[in-house]
Amino acid sequence: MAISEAEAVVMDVLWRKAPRTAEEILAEVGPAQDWQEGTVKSLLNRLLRKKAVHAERDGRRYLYTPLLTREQYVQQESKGLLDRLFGGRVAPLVAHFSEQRKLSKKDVSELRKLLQELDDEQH
Amino acid sequence: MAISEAEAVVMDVLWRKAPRTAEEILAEVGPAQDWQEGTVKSLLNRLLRKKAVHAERDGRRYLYTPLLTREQYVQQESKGLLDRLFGGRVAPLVAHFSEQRKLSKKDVSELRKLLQELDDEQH
DNA sequence: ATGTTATGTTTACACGCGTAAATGATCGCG
DNA sequence: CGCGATCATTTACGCGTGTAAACATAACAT
Repeated sequence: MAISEAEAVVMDVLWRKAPRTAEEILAEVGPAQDWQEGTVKSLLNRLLRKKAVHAERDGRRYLYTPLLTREQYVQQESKGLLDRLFGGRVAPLVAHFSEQRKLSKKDVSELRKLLQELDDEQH
Repeated sequence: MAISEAEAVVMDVLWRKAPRTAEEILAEVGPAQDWQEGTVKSLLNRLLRKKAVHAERDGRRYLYTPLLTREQYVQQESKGLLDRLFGGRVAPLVAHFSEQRKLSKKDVSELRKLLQELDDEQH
């Protein structure tokens, strides 16, 4: 089952640093998200059920660690979008952003470098 | 309110050709999706409520036309993903697919061409 | 004018999500 | 040992979604 958006926010905290307690997660995410403690606990439990995080008892509390990696998550999400909207091909996606003037100078130079590197690898 | 995935399937049919009747939509989408007539009708009604399509009476039936354009939809969806996962920047997204070996030869050559064109425009 | 057919509209229902209150378990202190 | 504090688990609730059955309505044929 898929990770929801709110759940992903919690994962994000764990991806930055793990393991963490529920309290730490709340501290990091509460202000921005304006969530109560119960909300974070629920999200953690759903993530446990989905096997996206692991909980290890540490005295009276639990330490949460991500099982699903950020790579895996990003992979799923972006492949889904790519397939649904761009026939699974990357170039049309970039073209889309290009038309939308969403390519910064930095993007362009990085893309250039990336293509260069692919060239080099290509022996 | 956002267009859901099932709703987007209906939109897709209309983007390919419009206006269309509910029956035509069902004919096009039913086999692949294995949907009943009622399902398509419901989706159309929700799209109406969301002002994503317009319905015009034509005798005993309605002709449905998209109001939301494919461009707009693609725009929303892909910007969302870009912001959530790649800090709103395109290059990291492409880098991601590159690492994942998801760049076909065709992608690479098209990207090269794209960058070339951007260069040319650049006066 | 009426029944049958073709359409559209309403209602339904289970499930996931966002959010949180209520409840339960556990630890430390007195 | 019993109480309060601290966590975690369970339960709840409204909302959107996916799916569809039930119901209403309008058009056509007889």
